[in-house]
Amino acid sequence: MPSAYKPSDAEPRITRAWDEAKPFRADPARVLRGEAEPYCIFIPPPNVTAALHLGHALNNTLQDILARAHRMMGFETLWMPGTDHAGIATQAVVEKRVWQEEKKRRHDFTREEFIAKIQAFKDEYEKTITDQLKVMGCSCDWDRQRFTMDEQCAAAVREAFFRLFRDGLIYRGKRLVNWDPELKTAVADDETDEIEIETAFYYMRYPLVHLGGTPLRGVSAAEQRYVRPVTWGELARRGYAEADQHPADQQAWVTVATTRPETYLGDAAIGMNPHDPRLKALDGLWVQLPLVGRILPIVADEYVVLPKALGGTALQSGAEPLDKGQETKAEYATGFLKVTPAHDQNDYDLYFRRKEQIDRNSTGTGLISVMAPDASISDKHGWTDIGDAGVFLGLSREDARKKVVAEFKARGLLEGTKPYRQTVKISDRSKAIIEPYLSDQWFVKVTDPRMAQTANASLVPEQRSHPLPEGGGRGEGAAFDGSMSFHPARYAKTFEHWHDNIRDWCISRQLWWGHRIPVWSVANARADAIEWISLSGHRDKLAITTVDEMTFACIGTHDVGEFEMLAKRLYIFGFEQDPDVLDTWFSSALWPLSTLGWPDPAKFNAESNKGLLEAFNPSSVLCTAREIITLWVSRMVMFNRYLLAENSDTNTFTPGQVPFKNVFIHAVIQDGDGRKMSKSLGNGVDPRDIIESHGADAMRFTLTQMATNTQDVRLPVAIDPKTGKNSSPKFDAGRNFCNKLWNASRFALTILRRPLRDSATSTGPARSAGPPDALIDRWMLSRLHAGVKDVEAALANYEFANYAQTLYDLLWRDFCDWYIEGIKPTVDSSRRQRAVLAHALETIVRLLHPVTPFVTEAIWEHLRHIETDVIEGIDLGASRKGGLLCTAGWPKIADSLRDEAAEREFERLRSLITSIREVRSQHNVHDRRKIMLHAPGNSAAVLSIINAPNASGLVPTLAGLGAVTDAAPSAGGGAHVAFRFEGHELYLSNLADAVDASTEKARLEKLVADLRKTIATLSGRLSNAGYMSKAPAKLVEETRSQLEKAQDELRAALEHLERVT
RNA sequence: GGGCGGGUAGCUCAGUUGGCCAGAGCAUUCGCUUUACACGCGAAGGGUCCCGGGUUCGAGUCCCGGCCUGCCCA
Repeated sequence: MPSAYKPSDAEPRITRAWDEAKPFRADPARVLRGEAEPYCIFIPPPNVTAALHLGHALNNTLQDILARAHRMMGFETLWMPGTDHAGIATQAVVEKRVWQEEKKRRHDFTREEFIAKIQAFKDEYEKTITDQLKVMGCSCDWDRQRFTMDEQCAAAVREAFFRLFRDGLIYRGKRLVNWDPELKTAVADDETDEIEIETAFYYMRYPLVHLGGTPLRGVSAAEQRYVRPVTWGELARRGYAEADQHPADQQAWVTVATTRPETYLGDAAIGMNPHDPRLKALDGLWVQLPLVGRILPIVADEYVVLPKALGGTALQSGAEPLDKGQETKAEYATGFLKVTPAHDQNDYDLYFRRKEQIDRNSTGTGLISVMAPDASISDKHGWTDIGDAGVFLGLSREDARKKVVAEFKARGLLEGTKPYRQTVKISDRSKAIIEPYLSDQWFVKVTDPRMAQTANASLVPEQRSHPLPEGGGRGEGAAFDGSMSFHPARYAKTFEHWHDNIRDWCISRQLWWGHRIPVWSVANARADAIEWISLSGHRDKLAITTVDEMTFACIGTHDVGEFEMLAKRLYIFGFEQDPDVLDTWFSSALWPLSTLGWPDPAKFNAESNKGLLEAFNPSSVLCTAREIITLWVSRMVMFNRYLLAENSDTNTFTPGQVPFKNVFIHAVIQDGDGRKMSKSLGNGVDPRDIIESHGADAMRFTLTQMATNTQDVRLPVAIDPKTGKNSSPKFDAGRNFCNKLWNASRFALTILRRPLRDSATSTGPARSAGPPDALIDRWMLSRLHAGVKDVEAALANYEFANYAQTLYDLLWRDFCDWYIEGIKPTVDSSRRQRAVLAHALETIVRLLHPVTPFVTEAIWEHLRHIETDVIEGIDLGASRKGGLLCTAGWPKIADSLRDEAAEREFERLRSLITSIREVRSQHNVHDRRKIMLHAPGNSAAVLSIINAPNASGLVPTLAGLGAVTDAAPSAGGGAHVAFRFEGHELYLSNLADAVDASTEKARLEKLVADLRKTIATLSGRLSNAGYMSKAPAKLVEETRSQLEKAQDELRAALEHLERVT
């Protein structure tokens, strides 16, 4: 074995061994036959958009630790791997790539051609990702790897969609969505970013008019014979404050302030705050949109912010105090708000609050969409009363804005502009400014109690912050069926809060890359079509719904042939398939089901899927990051429980199983300055670079050490001078640790292979070593016992940093620093001690395997051939597959090995050794110089622990003593130093040819100062009446003895000081 | 605006129900080619536990207020 561990030698070889022996293949039959408990983890499928980064490395390391530990513990373990098609992200990346390479856009290709390009990209990255997981050592069941768009997952998507559609939980609706005009698709909130831009408020005048009578719906303004201007003079008579500042015969106006002048074409009303003093004077008056001619009502709504000039905050009576955003708005506001429901979310909300009034009084519906999907002005998407505004048609939003401003200016209707810094949403894929856009979308009714409430009911009772609402269609006992826990528990609140405030989920995306929505529609469907669809034979394969004149049919078979046959038939009846695809999270939400073969395990990969769902759902734990709780965890819970429900009917609904019993949320890795790692910042770290420079195990160990229960961890990023790539000095810790393990093993192995010094006991077959007699052996076994227990507790609580820390201390501090160093003189002549050494090493290697699988596997290649006597109480099961450590048993250690007396005794010796080492160091005693310990007079008692038969040699070995004696050091000469140990006066001599008096004086002076400080603290505590009367007696007693000890040591130190001076 | 975190040594972080003189790794300083490991061994220095109140015999830990900082949701 080489003297330094070389990951690049071991890792490829071991990966190959794992690939060949398939030790990670899970067998559901063993679970179903009751031979093993199941343990199952679904990988959060990485997006095929890009290679994995360090966050993935952390996520998958932790999953692998759980999987490997449980596999060793005897659980039938399935870690299901796979990747996600990541609809918009992947399509956007490929669109960008195609543009760069070919200068072509998506629409320059057919849908099929372009999908093929994305497919090729996906194949490339799926392979990259799989390779990355493998070099990291992930023990996934690779033969079962899935992709969210493969045949098996697609079947699950169609089935789920169909059931939800049939049950009325999927519906179509016109909604304002975040629209990306460049990619021409709706995007979810989480697919947008916010940026600040320099823009302006435009002050636009809208003329006021009278109407002779109530205007008729649908009658355009041009035809309104009753429209008459309102003059300032008239307004003045009505008591309008500023009216007399204008010529009395001039037409009056109201001035709106807006950052989006171009949307004025879609205005449906003018909003005013109900407390605005001008409101009364305007009662019964209307506003006429310039050029368009549309007549708008004036409506009162609390949402409208009063301008600062009118008192702003003060006048917002009854309402809540203005927030910062409103304060700003109040500075820019005029008190008149242009209400554009089809192009602004707030206006949309206001419209639905005042719909009655606005629709009754205006010339049609208030939802006037004046843009095409590319955000150019258009009269094809809900705008009919063009009037004289045809000049704007076809202009982009930017050009339309300039043109609108120019037209207003030309008519004297532009009062002015004010620069303004505005926060806008942009699409994080195309960077285009998001347009709130009215469009037809499909929604999942997650607000249904069978969805959101069921999700909250899944939480274990102690993690619920409030009782579940009464009723709500849940079956008997549903409120108490909670079986899912978050770790750390606080994240249950995020989960709960999300479902309390959930809104219906828009699932359609105007993309090509994804699961095509399995709905066909036609306007005014033929009667024979409806009849055909309604045939009883089709009831479980076709669902139908009609909204207004549109009929929608959903195909629900997962038999591809049958699916195509039904689609063809619908086509003949004039139906066309919806061009949209589903939101990526729709298929992700089915991941725990689709990967296990639901709904029809026999349909695809029948052999592999057999029994999978029964054996492994619900899974054991889901490991993910916190931003995924709402996006993914929630949806998996809702879908799993809905789709596995025995009865999905509202009144008798009994939820099915949760997808996982535990959700572990781990920290997010940031750079040294607390920033997210990202490509654009250039602070990202590629796991492959770390594996290359430090080894996979080093990376894993370091990441495990970092996995504390906080929400973020920082990793200082530095350029590796050798490779020029991003790295971090933090990984040195892991590399050093692996090297330490390697060398400790190498050394132990050489010892274990050496012939025993005592030939009488060196031969013969392995037998029980019997209980160890040496103190250090008893101590080591006791430490092992504690180590196993601590690691098991850390695993059970998902405290990964504790796992790493426990092993670090056990291996480095206990095993290397003390045990190996301590047994060096005796191990070659003790068959029994050899057995302890071998068992200790192997226990540590096994405990470490889940964290550092490669180096431990490499060590075990040697270690498993070592034969020693058996240590009673340590059970190390044999390898179950391929002679590999990864299937060997988890160490079982009997409580009988816990030995508090040995730990106490060892602690005393250790403290003596440390004291001697301190003196040595302070006096610059050369490391190899043997010194002499004197324990004269009544301190001779110390000799008994040093020379105790079961501890002999320990102190001399570890403290570098040449001799121990009960004789006092020879008087005079000064070549000796005194120190205190457990109240005894001990001396060290032969430190040097002459002890330096000034060094000794400095040492003693510092000691005196420290002791005086301690005495002050302790006696202060004892003179505190409250402490004496209220603190536990045991504690008081302890303090007292500490004080005595300190005083005793102080006396001695002062005496020594006297002598030295 | 609502919710959830974090602020402890130069840096990255532990610190379980309040109770030894607040710990670890890295970095720094000193000594050491000692029977595996210099990716090592031995030792040392280094802290206003963010600030201000309160509860308590006793607070890094509990309560109240504030400051800074991060994330999620709206």
